[in-house]
Amino acid sequence: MSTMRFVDRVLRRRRATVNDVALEAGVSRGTVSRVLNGERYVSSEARAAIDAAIAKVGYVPNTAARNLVTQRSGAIGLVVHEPHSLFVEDPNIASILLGANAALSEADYQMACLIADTRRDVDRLARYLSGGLLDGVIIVSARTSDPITSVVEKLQLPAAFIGHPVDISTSAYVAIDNVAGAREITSRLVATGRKKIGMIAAALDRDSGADRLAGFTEALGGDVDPSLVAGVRLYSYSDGQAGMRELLERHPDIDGVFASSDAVAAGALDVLTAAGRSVPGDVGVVGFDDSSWALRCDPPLSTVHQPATELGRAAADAVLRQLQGEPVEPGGIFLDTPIVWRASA
Amino acid sequence: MSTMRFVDRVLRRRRATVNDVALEAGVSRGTVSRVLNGERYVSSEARAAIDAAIAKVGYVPNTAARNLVTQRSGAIGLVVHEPHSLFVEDPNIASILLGANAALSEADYQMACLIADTRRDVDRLARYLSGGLLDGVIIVSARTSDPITSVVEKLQLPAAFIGHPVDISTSAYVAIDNVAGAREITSRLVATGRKKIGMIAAALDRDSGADRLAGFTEALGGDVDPSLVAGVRLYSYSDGQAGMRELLERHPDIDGVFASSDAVAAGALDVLTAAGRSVPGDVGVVGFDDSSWALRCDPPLSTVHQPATELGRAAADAVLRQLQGEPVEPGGIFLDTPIVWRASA
DNA sequence: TTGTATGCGTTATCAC
DNA sequence: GTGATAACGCATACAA
Repeated sequence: MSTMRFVDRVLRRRRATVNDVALEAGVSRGTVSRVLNGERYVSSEARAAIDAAIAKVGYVPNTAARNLVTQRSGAIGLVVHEPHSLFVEDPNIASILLGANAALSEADYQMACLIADTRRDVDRLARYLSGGLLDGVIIVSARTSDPITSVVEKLQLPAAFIGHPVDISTSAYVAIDNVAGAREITSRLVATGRKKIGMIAAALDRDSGADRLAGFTEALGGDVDPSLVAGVRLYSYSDGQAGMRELLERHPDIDGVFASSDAVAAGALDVLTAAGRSVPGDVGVVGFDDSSWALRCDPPLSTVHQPATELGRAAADAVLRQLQGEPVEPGGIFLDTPIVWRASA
Repeated sequence: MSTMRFVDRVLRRRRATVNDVALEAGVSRGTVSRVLNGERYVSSEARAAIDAAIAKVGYVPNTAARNLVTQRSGAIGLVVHEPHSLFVEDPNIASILLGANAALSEADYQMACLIADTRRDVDRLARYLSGGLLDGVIIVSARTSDPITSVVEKLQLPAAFIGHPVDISTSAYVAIDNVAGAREITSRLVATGRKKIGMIAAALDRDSGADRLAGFTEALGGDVDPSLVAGVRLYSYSDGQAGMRELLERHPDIDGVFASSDAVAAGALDVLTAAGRSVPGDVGVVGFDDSSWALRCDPPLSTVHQPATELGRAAADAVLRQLQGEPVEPGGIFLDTPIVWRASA
């Protein structure tokens, strides 16, 4: 503390306070505060003197102090609990971020994007969230039994989760129906006459991954040959390659593939063409997300559109509504996932 | 305010304070505070009683209040002043963010990523920055005469800019030498025997864009035919396509192209092959950034490596050093930009 | 219309 | 070791 004071006083000039302004303008702190908050009942002389004084002493309000008394900060956090690198790779996260920022920005809230990966990050972030520096929080990818989730629920911080982690009870969430999306696109693949359809199922440890597998299974009438499902860890290009190699080795005559994300599908596509299979001639491939990967593929991918931007926006709206005192929608908010049919199947 | 109190008291339970803990444990606030901050000189009985009380009343510290007295928040902002969409598209920004977050996370600071686009965003952000909620700030892409820049300089907020906006004087910055990078890669293109070399020069309104053009010009001995330079607005794929079409129309016999970013080069490449030119057979193409675009191209791009992650890390380190009381490095910090020679030239 | 007094939740400086 | 008490910078109910 004394160090900080020293720095404050000597290296930088001390920040002017309301008191300094009041002294300079020859009025009381209360009057200055009223001017600052744009209240009526201030004489024009007082206002003029105060404006001049503010400019002279270079006053700028201290939000931390204001927070303490108003109990609000004007900022809403967007928490991304993912391996750091995913933040760069996953186009969904970026779109969610954009949608949330648009909505918050319109409501004149400052969005602060917070990312956490390691245990230490998570603990620090949980501390930060509990600090009262944020009026609310949007949580992009919570895990089960996540310290972040428990802090949010314990503090009853106005929040909206994206996706539906199993252990939230009181908080709002917005999600897509992964089961339905996967079911529909798989059905369309079946409808094109494919007989031997496999799936590259990534991220089975997440609800999204597990749900997409469930949808695939449903579309195929409930029972699928397990050897037609290649489980991989991440929604990534390279895991898509690995999964496709596995499938191709087990079933050289495979003629349809549902990849649980577009990145996975892109990897599968490249492995297929490298193996001499034509797409969609020999094998039909479909993905999930409708991310930039889908259009970058050759042929462009048929896929399930994930409304990432709208998810962000809806989550932001949900938090804003809670801030207005409205109750949380029980059961969550679900967004549509239309099928986008292109050339890969 | 009264609304907030109401919400606090009724809808949610009131947050327990140090006082509540002190009452519950039968000690004074001072002692509680000492326990909280891990100081010695606390009897083990007191400590035990306090720990129990904390658990019982569900105490969680209020950072806003702590900030007020300690004058620090443990958070550092990362400001991105760009069109929102660029945040998704520009791989450099994401890498910078990752590098910065890694360094800050190691130092146990919470990074808060703040993005601004519109005038209103910028004003709100400037207000936020001046609020004392952040101990320091990394600024990814400042403009000239940017309210954000002026707030930072006025408040003498510990800061590090990435790149070197013209109107910063007291703040630290980390940058790459765009002139040198462009000069070197152009020289290598010349050395491969290309005779008619053009440039697609994006973002000439930024120092980076202008510097890359300057480097190109230097490598060509100072005078270049202006018709061999196609100026475009953004470092984007589509602007790269447009620039290449322009160049090809003016000089059908062009045999070398320096694109001022990899995304631009990717656009150029596709236009060239669509026009029946082989790369690198007929035309050699080089880019700038060494982003994921470079490897995605066919053939893979020869380019200038931009150490984006390291830029973020260096900027974070610069801010952290200032927080330790060290003075700002005059003249900035420059990072190397090695050439990565692949197959496109 | 304005000034005064009090409180927001913490940490820090003292005496004890 | 511990407990008062004074900051921190601001907003606001109330008195004037």
